Amino acid sequence: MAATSSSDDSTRRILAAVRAIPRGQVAGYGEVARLAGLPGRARLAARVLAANEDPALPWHRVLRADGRIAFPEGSPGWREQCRRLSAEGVRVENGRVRRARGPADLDAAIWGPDSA
DNA sequence: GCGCTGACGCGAT
DNA sequence: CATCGCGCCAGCG
Repeated sequence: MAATSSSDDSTRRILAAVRAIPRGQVAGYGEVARLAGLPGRARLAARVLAANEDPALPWHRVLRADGRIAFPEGSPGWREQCRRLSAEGVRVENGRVRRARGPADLDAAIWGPDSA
């Protein structure tokens, strides 16, 4: 039988987690890794996205924990992601994702503009 | 076999 | 709010 490589399996789960992100919403690399069952593997999630070739994958919904785009500002990827996010209704300012509402939502959901 | 780098995260300053 | 440093894992020279 095919020896299932853990690496491939992890990659698969991470991709699934990214695809699970609803349109108009965003998640962090660590968050995605966590949902994939791989807590602490944020870097792995980033690597998976970097190697990903699926055009249907909403990779642009994945940001850093700070809410900033992971790509260097001005980079093609940075620009693409910024553009896609704004196209989905996500407020992006200066490479920084602007979630709606004030600090009240902070405890309810770190990521989620209107989970209420 | 070893060391560096990287689409990261978080605490501390 | 910005910056620095350390930790973690995986691919590459």
